[in-house]
Amino acid sequence: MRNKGGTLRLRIIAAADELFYQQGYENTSFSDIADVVGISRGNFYYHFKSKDEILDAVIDARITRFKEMLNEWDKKTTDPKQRLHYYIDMQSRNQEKIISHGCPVGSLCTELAKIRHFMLVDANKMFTVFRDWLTTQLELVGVKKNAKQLSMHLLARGQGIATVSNAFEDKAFLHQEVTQLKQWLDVEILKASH
Amino acid sequence: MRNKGGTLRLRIIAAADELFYQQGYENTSFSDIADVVGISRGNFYYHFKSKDEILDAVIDARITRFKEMLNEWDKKTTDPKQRLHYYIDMQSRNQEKIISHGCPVGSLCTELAKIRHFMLVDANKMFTVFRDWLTTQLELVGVKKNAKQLSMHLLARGQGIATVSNAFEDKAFLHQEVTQLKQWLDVEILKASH
DNA sequence: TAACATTTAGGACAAACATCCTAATTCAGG
DNA sequence: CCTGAATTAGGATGTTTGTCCTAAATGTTA
Repeated sequence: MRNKGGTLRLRIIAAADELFYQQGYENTSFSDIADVVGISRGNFYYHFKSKDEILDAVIDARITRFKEMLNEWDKKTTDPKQRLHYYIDMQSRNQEKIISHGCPVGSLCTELAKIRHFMLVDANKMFTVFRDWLTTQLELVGVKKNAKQLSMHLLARGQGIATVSNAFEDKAFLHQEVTQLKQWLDVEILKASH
Repeated sequence: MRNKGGTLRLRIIAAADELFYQQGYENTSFSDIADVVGISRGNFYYHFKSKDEILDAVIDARITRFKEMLNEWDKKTTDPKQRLHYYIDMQSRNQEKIISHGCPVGSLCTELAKIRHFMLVDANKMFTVFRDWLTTQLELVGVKKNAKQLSMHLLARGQGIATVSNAFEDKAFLHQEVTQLKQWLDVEILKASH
């Protein structure tokens, strides 16, 4: 096998990942990706049989990346409450990207739902990764009964913040909501753990 | 002027409005709209100089429709708290559409932001219509200081519910969140009005 | 009815698109 | 070095797109 043989596929996925986030899936052409990677357009069909196949690879890559990220977070602190705060703060840390392109998970799901793409069911697994991790942290922090429900709620709160911040390109609103959400969660944790 | 002359423009806008919501703006072609209206593709450019112009007309039409809708709500009851509940319940009333196509306001803004369309600043005026109305109702119900901030928060809560319900196609989650949001708002109103 | 303006249909157009095909290039193993 | 497989480049193809053009059809006015 050739030297770059194994990595070219990964480079295509990385470029597609970023372009799908920045420009949307439908709005990104093979030419766009090829230009970024620096290969010819036709060469694509040796590595991916269709555009759907690249989307599939991008979704898988994101899921893997998110799982790795959450593992890193787990190493940063053993305190589940701090972990939950770190999750919510993610929006502040990525403020520029959120303002410009929205949430990479939510905006892709929104687009796939709109064009009735069959891979929406795969895309929303990106949400599930975070939901399951949030559920675990909430249980660790003492939320017994409604941990799963509360984690879904937290996903929605994050999506709301991202969508509105993105629509208004309003950084101040983003930070305000992030702060408010952390305070609300602290109270909720207190209530739920008696 | 011909009989249908005045209404054809409106019929085109109505068809585009619905298709943009169901399939997205970029994913809707002139042919799609022409097929629904029942006119020839080329005939478009007599009524609209470009696709951007149709988008502009659709956004204006939606803003007008939303304002009319809010006026109807104002007539339904004079109780601002009931009006706020009626706003939140809108998601339940439109459950099928939300599950299938998301929020017509949020999903369009998300798409326009993604393709860096210059009319995003016009599209988010749809949000502003609701925000201003919410601010008025909140002030009427006794929220003095943070009425505008709270109305922005309500927009975001709605967007979060729509985005996640749409991504998971989860009707139960939608209703659960709607109920929870109304309860939370009642408490918030109590707190804010001393 | 005649002359004029408005409205419509239908095709022409170039650009962009996903996909396919083929020939050239590069590699590993003998 | 030779050979066959893996990899790549670049063009061909057919479709769809937004936009434009022109002539026909329809309405209005005199």
